[in-house]
Amino acid sequence: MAEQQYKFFEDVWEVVRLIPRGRVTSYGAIARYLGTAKSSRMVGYAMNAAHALPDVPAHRVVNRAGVLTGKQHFSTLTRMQELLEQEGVKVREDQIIHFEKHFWDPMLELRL
DNA sequence: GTGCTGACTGCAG
DNA sequence: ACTGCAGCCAGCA
Repeated sequence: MAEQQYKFFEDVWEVVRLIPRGRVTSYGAIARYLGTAKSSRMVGYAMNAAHALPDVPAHRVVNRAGVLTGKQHFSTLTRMQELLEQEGVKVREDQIIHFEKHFWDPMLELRL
């Protein structure tokens, strides 16, 4: 069914929506949670598509190093950083300070 | 229909 | 410790 083919994207968006304010996660963590650990790139791709949706905080999703690799896809290059700092997440040189401290793993938070 | 690209990651050298 | 490469899969030329 065509609907199930897009389920992956929908699941990604759903997980991203569940990210608490002031927390961040990685593409790989989401991919792993969905059972497609090796398709982390698709998560990023899903984010690109999610850009049109209102309730998907794509700025809370970064790569595993805590770098704002997707900032170029926002309206402005500083938009992503602004949104994060607005939530109390400090960013320096396109990288999240104390990334591990702000890290939110859906595997741990949702799976239990 | 074929091939390249990409908001990534993990392993090998 | 740093750098390079292969794997994954959807979208576009």
